[in-house]
Parts: sequence; structure tokens; C-alpha cells
Amino acid sequence: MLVIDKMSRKPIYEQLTEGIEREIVTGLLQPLSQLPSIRELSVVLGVNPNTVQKALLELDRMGIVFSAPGRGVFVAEDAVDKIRDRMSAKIGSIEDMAMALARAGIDKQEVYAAIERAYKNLNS
Amino acid sequence: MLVIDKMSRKPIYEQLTEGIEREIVTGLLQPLSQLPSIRELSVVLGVNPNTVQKALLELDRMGIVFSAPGRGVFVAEDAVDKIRDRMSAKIGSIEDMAMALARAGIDKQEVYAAIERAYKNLNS
DNA sequence: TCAACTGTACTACCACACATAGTACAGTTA
DNA sequence: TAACTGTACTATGTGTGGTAGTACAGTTGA
Repeated sequence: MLVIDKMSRKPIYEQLTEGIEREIVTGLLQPLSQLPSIRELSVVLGVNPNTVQKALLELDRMGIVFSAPGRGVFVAEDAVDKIRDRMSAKIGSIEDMAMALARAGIDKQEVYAAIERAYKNLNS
Repeated sequence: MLVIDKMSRKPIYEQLTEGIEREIVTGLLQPLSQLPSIRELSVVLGVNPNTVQKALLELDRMGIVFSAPGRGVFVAEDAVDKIRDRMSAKIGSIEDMAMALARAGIDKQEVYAAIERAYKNLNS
């Protein structure tokens, strides 16, 4: 389930976008399916409706969801592809972090082990 | 050289700590050597002295530098070890990012390639 | 001794991002 | 028509980051 950590240094609206993306990519939210309403989400998650709206607006701009005024918000048909593309672009961040570790003299095997654990955890 | 990007979403004082850590770990700043004074750094980098002080205070707390009031700020003798330890702890972040990529269906080989590039760039 | 440096410690202020609260309005649907 | 939906505001509070300025005490070298 989607959980919000209000103490995190990461903004709530960003936790929301990432959480919804995660639910889409894991199949919990199917393409063309309807999301809970903004007001409902705000109650369930314990955050302000405006904050939820901000997150959904962001996802809308990215083409991951689309909203039908009066009806609701729905998962875009090609949402998974869009998310995958955005994720691919983030590989640069991993490269940057790995470079910092490399400079510090951290053994490459330690990094490989982390990647391995990540891809192993996928099956749980 | 140490460069500050005022447009970055990463705070200046954090760019500073990371930048100084990088110079230490690459040997540009030797253990027990003296750093430029706070006032000098603030002029050279074009940031407020208070911001520089904040960064150095942080590094001091971490035992990476030590300050001698009236004399200056110096690189700790075991600074490199301290930095290495802190870096090791950050492997969890890489693991988290890799897990997000894994969920999105990004091929493991792409991540490995990024790590490989990072460790290869070290030799330049 | 003294001037010129060093770090340290404040206060005050401004800007911005994030989040909340509340209200209002228009479209959709049963 | 009532009860939903998204959308669009204004206003407010809070915390973080950054800047500006001042003051003080320790150190050093001429």
C-alpha cells in the first residue's frame, strides 16, 4: 500500500507521484483504471487535497495519468512505457553515485552486490 | 576545482561539504593541511561566509576536519577513512534506486554498464 | 605591542518551497 | 436534482536556506 512519511525530507507530493508510479508499474493499478478521487485519497493518506492534486497534476503533465473533469482520474494506457522511459533517464544518477563511491575507494564488488540484492528482491 | 551551482536544488552548504570531501579523497587536500580561511572561501566561491561556516561545522562534526580558533581549519589525519565509511553507508541509496529500476523492468545489464562506466571514469 | 589575520557566535531579514485550510465553480452521473 | 468528480483560487503558517552585518576572542608575525 501507499504510505506517506511526513518526516521525510522528500516532499509529500513527490512521495505520492513515486508511490503511484510504483503501483502502476507493479500492476496494482491497471491501465485505464480509475484512481480513487482526490478527496478520498487525501482522507486515506491523511494529507491535504491540494497536495494530492499537485501530485496528480504532475503525473498528468508526464502523461502517466489523465483526468476527466467531473468523472475522475485514470491511468494512461501507455503509462508503464512512460514510467520506464523516465526511469531509464535516471540511470545517470546511479552512475554519479557510483562515481563518488569509486573515488572514495569503495570496492566495485560492493556496488555490484547491492545491485544484485535489488534485482533479487524483485521476486518477493 | 570546487564549483558551486546556485541553481541546484541541492543546498550550497551541502555542495560544499561534498566538494571538500571529494578534494580530500582525491588527494587534492592532504591530511593535516590547512584549508583556505572561511572568509577567503566565501569570496572565491561567491557565497556567504555563514554558509561556508555551516559546511565546515558539518565536516567538523563528522571528524573530517578540525578547527583551531585563531589559526584555521585543517584536514583531519584520518579524514579519508571517515569519508570512506560514510560512503559505504550510502550503498543503501544505490540499492534503493536499483530496486526502482528493477521494478520498472529496466534491464540489469543497463545498470551494470552504468557502474562500469563510473569505475572506468576514475582513471581519467 | 599591535595590526592583521583566524574561527565563532550572534541577530535580523528575505525568499522560497511545502503544506494546510477554506471556498467556489463547473462538469458528470445516477 | 443531489452527490459526486476535477479545477482554481486566496490566505496562512512553517521550515530551510541563504544573506548581511556586527562583535568578540584566539593566534601570529612584524
